[in-house]
Amino acid sequence: MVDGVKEVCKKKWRAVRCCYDFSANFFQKPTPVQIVGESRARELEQSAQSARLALQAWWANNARDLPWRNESTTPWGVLVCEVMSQQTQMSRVVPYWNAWMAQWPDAAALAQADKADVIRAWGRLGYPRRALRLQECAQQVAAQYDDRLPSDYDELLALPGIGDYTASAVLSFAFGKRVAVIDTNIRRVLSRAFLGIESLGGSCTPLERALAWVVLPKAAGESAVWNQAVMELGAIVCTAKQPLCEQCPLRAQCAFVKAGMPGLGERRTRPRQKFAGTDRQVRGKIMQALRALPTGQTLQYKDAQKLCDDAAQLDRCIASLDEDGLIEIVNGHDMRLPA
DNA sequence: ATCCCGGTGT
DNA sequence: ACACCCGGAT
Repeated sequence: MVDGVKEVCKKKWRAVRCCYDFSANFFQKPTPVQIVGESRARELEQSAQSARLALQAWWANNARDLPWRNESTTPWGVLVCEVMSQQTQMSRVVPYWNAWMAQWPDAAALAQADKADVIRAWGRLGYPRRALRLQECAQQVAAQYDDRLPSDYDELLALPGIGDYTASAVLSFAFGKRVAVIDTNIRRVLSRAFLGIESLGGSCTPLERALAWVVLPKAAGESAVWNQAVMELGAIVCTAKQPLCEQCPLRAQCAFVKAGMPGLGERRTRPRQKFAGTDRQVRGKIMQALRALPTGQTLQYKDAQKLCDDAAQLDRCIASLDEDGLIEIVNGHDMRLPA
């Protein structure tokens, strides 16, 4: 089996393992209702129904006015937005998304773009590998799907840079399918509102995933608004440390409030790497210097040395950027953005 | 479990 | 300083 196929199979296996809804019959995994428990599931569905009404009204009045929340946004535009939003605040994404979609309105356009232009347009959004994967994704969509983003979970998941969250978000927001979108915000809100406990972070637990499916509105059209609204509530009101419960449309029924908010803000935060002095910082400096250069011009190694005191670290970072395809090595040790 | 990035809020 | 941000790949 060639590596490419192996990768897709691994991703697919992870996908079905995560989505009990899809795999329950074949793999005999427990359904969300079974995980939550039959009677508990009925209670949650009832509770979710009243929450949905309150949330819809809140959403209508409080949703942020973001450019991709527009009838004319294509599925591809939704995907670009979701990829840019991975680990990046929405407010910072807005100008980048506007410029990006103006320059490359569809997958076919991005597929043909110069790598250097793609990296430059990604600017300071962070995690520049996301930009390369988005272009690889565009190339596959253009070549394999006639420039139309597939509306199938497994096919989306097989594309570069698309994981469970992004695949689900595209299905829900772009195609209106009934899919539970699960990110840190939604996990926090649902866990608080319906279970009365904090979502502790780390990887998504089976219970959290089951909960998201159980409280998801049955009607597909309502499920998309639900996903958006729960996420928005988590971003604006039901924040991690200082939730604005006075403004919350769910405060009357919130299990977390009823329980006295035990362990508010407690979060076994996934051990994130520090930034100062790490390879990440050095890589960022190198990319920043390269983006500032005119197209095709090289960054001299001696100039790169000014960016990092540790010679071994500098070499390591240059090598890793080369491995990632973010830079090209010229004349042995000088650098430039890839063609 | 670890790495990747940069801006913002506290 | 520190956690957080609509995660993904390894």
